Amino acid sequence: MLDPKLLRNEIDKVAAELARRGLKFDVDNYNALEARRKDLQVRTEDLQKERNDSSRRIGQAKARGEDIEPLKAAVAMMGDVLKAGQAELLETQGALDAIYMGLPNILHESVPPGLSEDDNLEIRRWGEPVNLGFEAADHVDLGAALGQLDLEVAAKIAGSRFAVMKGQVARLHRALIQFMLNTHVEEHGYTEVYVPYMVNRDSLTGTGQLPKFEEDLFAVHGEQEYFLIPTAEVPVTNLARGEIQDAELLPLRFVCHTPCFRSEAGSYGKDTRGMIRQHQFEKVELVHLCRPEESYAELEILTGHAESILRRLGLPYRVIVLCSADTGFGAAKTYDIEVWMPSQKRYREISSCSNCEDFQARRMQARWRNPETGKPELLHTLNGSGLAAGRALIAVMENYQQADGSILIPEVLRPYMGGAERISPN
RNA sequence: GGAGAGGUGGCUGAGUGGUCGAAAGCGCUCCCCUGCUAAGGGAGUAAGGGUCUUAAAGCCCUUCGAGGGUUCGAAUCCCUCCCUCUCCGCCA
Repeated sequence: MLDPKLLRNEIDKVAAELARRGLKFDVDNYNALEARRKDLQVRTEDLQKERNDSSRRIGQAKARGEDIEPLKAAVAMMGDVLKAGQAELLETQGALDAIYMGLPNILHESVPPGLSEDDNLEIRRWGEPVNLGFEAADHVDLGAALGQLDLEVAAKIAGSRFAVMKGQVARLHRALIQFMLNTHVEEHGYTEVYVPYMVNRDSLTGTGQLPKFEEDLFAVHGEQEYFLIPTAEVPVTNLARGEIQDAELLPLRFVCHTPCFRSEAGSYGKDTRGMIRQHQFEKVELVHLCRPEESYAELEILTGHAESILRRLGLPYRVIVLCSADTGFGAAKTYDIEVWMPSQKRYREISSCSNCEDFQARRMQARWRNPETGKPELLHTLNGSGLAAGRALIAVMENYQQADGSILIPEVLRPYMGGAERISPN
């Protein structure tokens, strides 16, 4: 959520910022609503004061043993007027809130302008795409030949966009997750957390998935309403919802492995083959909570931590900065890390690292106490994949495939694979 | 699943339908006194929002788990929901 004060005071500036995202903001409509809000709120609060004063006088009169009936009669009619005003204010405030909740974050000045993902800018590359010496198979064929990846049986059990892994491939997937968690905890100093995989509406509103993107989520309908998490960013960032952090504890850095569930509504026909885009996938997520002045330094650090996983795995990648059109709803700036996929002969997203500044923090009132002012102030929140495990798995399979259809296991994963060096057909 | 007890400020914990945003204690901040492995005294110390302002201060509204209701007036009474704890049952 953007700061309502910013909209009130500098609406034209905000509209110009939103235009960078290709959004046309109806300034006149907003100004009219806001004028109405102000008028109603001032009048309603005046009435409330009047009522409070009268009630207090009634109490005092009663204490003195006076007849309070005439006083009561005088205030009686006020109730209805007040109630009507409150209802009107609530309605107007609701309309304004709908606007506030629907507006994306303001982009950082360094975000390049653009109209589509084609305008994203490459920042750096690491590693050289390996020359296999033969035509690269994709992970679907590799997995099928190994007899350890079965998408058909997954479709039978659940439907499309699910996978069943077996044997060494299943273990490699698990090894990747363990490797990532251990690296972030032991070498990058993260605090590991375990969190619920189903969350309530408030949490999803806090991180920005709701109310606007409900169709992307899987809802669980029982006595209580739950949603399956689309990313660990939701439960982990919401750890701070409604809390005030001690300044000396910042920055907070959490790492968390969870499954992620996404409906992928609107991506019909996109990445239908294989494990690139699944309804259910595993991810190791990094979340930073920090002081506002350090959040862009934290974004570089977080992105670096995600990159280091790919380096250790020996997987070629590049880092891009998303352009104005491609930057997500809650983010002020996002780096995507893309890993080389030999079968597609191009880089594919494997991590997305964002600084949301105070956008999520304002929605969820996630704050820290600034020792200089003594007051609670909004935190900045960041999140990034470190990394998506399913995509990391297929990147390893494809980049480490051998002419005989076996897959070499990257050195750093071997301790997690019982010392095995290679995955061969069953 | 059954029975019961609770949810109050950073923490502990009082609270009678009427100056209660709320006693007291702890913690924290500042000041004073004193002087050495301490102690004593005083003051201050919740959050959100609005209004005015360059800003601050001030003034006002709201908030005692959440949402409704009764009332001139609700932390206090009523309803619904959520959560925590204890006992029983079941269970990974």
